[in-house]
Amino acid sequence: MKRRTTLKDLAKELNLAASTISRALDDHPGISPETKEKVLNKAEELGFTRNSIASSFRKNKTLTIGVIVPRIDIHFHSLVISGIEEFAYKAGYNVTIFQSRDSIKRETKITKILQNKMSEGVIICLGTETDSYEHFEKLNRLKIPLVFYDRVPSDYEANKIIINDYESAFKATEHLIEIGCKRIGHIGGSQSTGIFKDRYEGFKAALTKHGFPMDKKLVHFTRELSYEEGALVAKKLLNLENRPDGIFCSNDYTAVSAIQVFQKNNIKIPNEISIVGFSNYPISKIIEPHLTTVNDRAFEMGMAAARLLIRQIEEEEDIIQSEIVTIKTELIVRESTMRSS
Amino acid sequence: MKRRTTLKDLAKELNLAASTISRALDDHPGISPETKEKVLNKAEELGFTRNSIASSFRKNKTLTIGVIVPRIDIHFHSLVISGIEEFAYKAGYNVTIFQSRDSIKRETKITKILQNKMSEGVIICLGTETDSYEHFEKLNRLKIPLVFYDRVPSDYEANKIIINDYESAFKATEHLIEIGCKRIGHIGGSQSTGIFKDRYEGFKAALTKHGFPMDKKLVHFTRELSYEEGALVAKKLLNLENRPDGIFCSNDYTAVSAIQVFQKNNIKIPNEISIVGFSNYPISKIIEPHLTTVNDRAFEMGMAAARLLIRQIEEEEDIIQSEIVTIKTELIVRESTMRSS
DNA sequence: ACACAATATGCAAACGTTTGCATGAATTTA
DNA sequence: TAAATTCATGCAAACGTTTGCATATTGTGT
Repeated sequence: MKRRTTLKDLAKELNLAASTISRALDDHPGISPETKEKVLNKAEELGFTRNSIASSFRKNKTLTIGVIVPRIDIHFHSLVISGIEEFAYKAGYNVTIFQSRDSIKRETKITKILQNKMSEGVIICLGTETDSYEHFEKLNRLKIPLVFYDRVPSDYEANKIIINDYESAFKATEHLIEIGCKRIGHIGGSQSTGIFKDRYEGFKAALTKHGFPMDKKLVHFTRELSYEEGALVAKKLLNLENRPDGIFCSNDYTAVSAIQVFQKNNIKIPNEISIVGFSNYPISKIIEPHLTTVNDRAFEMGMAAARLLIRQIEEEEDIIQSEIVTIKTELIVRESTMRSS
Repeated sequence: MKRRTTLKDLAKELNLAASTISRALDDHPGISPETKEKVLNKAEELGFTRNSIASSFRKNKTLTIGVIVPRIDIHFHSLVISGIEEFAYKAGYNVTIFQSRDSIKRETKITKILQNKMSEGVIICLGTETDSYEHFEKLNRLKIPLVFYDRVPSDYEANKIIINDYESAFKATEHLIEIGCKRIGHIGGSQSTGIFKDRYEGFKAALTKHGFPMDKKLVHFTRELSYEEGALVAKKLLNLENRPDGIFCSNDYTAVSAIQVFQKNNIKIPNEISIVGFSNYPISKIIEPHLTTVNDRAFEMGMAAARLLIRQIEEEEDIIQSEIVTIKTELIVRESTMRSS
């Protein structure tokens, strides 16, 4: 069992001090070009690579950030992680991921793992069960910067990357009004989750602004905005004596589900009922008719989260107490709201 | 600027040796229950957590595995990663992810990063550009175990987690034959990628076994099996004087695309043309008619990859030179091949 | 009461790298 | 040519934890 070659081995081989080797590899100005050359060659020859754990230990810097998401296989999160990795990679940081699987117990345990100085900062999207933030307080006290995204703690000051759900929903609803919808319904998510509440509020505000009455019969909240729940709600809306002619859905799955239910009942989309979704999932441009939806720019959220976090990690004096970045959304208009007049 | 509390701080507070503290926290049998109690309490009081970098350094164990995927936001990979994380988490390992973005240059640079003793093992899905494996050889020489999944090096001995693409395609095609298809076409992927070649071979073998002639006009290879390419190929098949009555597609995107093209041209699915996809993407159970497809069990692949890797990391004597695990696939029959007779 | 075993704790080195300071050689300046 | 400056390298401590071995204390059997 041979030991890995170390700085000292290299030093011995070259009759130099370990410190010289270290500096040579760092391209330190105080080392002569010839020595650097020699060191580099020998390192190549012996297949030497720095032990980055020893380095991290000595420098007290790991160049690693932690990411906690409910689930990696949800497309939105995989896009965010992709953005985080992209920015982090270019900034020389590694990304360690954890899934809370929406369990506050597991989320708490993960924060414990992350306390151990392993990550220099943490990016989090809260799980559905999470209603207190003590476990993050601990990280705060250890001066480990945190950035929340998407599902952020509402009543807790922190770094956050968000979109304006209220405004996005408002615009989406207004779009339905502009194309001539008169009775507009809503398929919403759990109102205990901030973002879904905001979307509902934005929906309501748009109706109010344009003098539309609020018909409670047209509004349904689901537990988790699943494809199946979407179908159930759509059927209810369909069977109303006075059914809607436009629906704003809080995500794309329920929107797609609704489209299919209506189509099966020979209701023409968009002319009889127009549909708007939320998130710009891949399926939104596959379903026929293509779905009008809000692009929430998940990749960019990830980039922004990593940028903010790394800035805070590297900041010399921490003057900034917290920062909230709002990413622009965009309504992508597709066939599901393109009425032929 | 206060220093983090260390083992030594704790030791001083309690008038114990650092070694005692360390062992107490490890629940070492040689330490009395009372001392353990005291240590635990004090640790809690001072908010002490071990510096895991120092620990990793000393023990020469990082409990971290690296994962290289082409892109995280591809659903298949996000599922695999989810499986990897799930297994690793339960085994006490952390997962650090990297995207090669199908660039061999970036892939190589990532392997350099992973050489530094940071990860104890690496799980990889090769990028499309990758045609040589020297950059992995380096990791091999450093005794860092590797596990490849999905896109694995064909002419290179290594640990691999795969599915039997040949057999899966064979069965999928046979299914089309069994339901009565007489002219069966294929929408395939790049034949320079092993898995897509295998699927094509399996397709051919099924035809041969059942005495069907190979009609080259019914077989089309795409560059990246995209939704858009699927539509192009489907149109070509549609316009043949003698069009197919069944199609085996090497992924679900092209299958869905084909379904839509045929439907727009008033061809009934499954009765006039039956379609089978590959991968069991979420969209396969949303598209109407629901798509018959091969479940490749991506999550389980991830679990298996992590299991194999961690076993190799922890193995005392390394007797096993390499290991190939084949995960079972399953044909999920849905409406797109359920013909009414 | 003695040797001996068992139990609990301490000592000190080690892991590989980095870094402030010291040292010596070579070069420039007065 | 002596002093000052620059340049290149070396020395040694430090980072926080772990671990083999040593030591001290208590308990057991004869």
